[in-house]
Amino acid sequence: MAGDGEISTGASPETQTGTQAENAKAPKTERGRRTLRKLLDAAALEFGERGFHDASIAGVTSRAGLSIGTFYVYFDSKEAIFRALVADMGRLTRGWIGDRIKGAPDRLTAERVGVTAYIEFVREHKNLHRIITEAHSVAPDAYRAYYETFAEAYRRNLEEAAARGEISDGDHEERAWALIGIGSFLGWRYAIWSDDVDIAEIGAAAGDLIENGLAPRPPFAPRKAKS
Amino acid sequence: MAGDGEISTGASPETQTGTQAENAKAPKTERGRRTLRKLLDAAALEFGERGFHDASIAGVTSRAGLSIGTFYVYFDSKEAIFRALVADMGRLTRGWIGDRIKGAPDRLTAERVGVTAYIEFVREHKNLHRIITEAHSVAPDAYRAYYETFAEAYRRNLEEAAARGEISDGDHEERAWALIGIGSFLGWRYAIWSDDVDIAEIGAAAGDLIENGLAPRPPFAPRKAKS
DNA sequence: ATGAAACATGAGTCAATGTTCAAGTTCGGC
DNA sequence: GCCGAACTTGAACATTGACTCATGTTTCAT
Repeated sequence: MAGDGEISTGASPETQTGTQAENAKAPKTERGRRTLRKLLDAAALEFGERGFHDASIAGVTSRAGLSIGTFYVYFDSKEAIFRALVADMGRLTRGWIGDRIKGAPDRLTAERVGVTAYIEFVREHKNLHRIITEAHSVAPDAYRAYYETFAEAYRRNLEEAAARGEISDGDHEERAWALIGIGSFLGWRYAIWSDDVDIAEIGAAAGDLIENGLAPRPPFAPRKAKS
Repeated sequence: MAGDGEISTGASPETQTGTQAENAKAPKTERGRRTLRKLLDAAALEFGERGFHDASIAGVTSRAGLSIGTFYVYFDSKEAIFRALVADMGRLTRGWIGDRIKGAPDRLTAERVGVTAYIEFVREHKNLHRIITEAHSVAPDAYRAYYETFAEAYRRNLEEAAARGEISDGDHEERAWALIGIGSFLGWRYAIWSDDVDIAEIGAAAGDLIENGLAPRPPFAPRKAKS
């Protein structure tokens, strides 16, 4: 799980509150921008704690210290803010992981660091992972966009790494999805359902699986080609 | 993705409609059992097509050719039937995959076959995969139970395989979750979002990743220990 | 045959909440 | 300091759909 590096997904400078296009009603003043941010932050809490279905607009606005009416100045519907939230969180996730793997000397290291960073991220943003997962059924297109952005960057990175000989050849798109799947499920298991297992251990085990697979290790042959 | 073999999960002979405990109101006559099955089948369609939120009890009962009142003879709530459905589908999935990997000579083969079988399964039961995923937020405990049953069997199989020297040593529980994650995400990507990629290809690529990881292949050294 | 338990019915109840709107308040450029 | 645009308000509306219940029908053990 380490899709990035310098992902910017073809998008222009992302504002603090997100790209204009995703919510029809962009604020025009500083005050408006602050309000929008308050709504998104409140929504992250509300949706994260209660889930899309049980969450209410009233819950969001009261957390934000605003009135219900204000909500509809910024978003067309409950679903709209949910979508915006997913996109907002995509930026957050990419930023976090990108930062941590920036210094990795090669892809295999990046993968090790990446899984660890991802679990760590989920532990510190449990709600985020919950929300993204829920987007699966609430806003499938937003969910897809979230992971496709990820997968695409991942694929590119794998391809480049393969070209440099750091990893073996293969179908990199598929590998990207498989690796994302690993991260996502380990996130649930070891960050949300229980978070007492040592992160480094998880990272090491996952990193090893990603690097070497399950095949028995020839006790004699060296594991790497060059070095 | 190939958790089973002869999974029976410590449970006693499972009836066609499921273990008694999971829905408080077990039918006592043959007629009742048929009705219950009709409801579950109808619910699979309704929830699968419309999602938990948009699905309605009326939708379920009308698909089943029954009245709303009947529904509440068998289930206490919308959520209750959803849970029952998840459990019901767990049995189905385990059966399917177990059947396909039964003949595998060793674990690595089982893994290859397993991923392929899983994608195939999802392609033929798209609704099922959707429902399970939605259970993530609608009935987290049922969701967990579903995957924990899976992971537990998986872990056991991996451990036994390691003891036989078919795979390398390592943390098998974690590996189990990682492998499940691979299957789940590949299922979404290559069975639901698009299902035109050749299954054998996916299975081969995933199998290779699972077997050998990403590490570059020494062009000289043999890949397997014994043979 | 028969009665009681199991099963089936579906119009009506009811609470929840997403959304609207007409009226007020604040802000920022001139 | 002024004025229009931007923003805020929250009571009221409208819809929706889960769930109840009093009544009717079928089944089956005796």
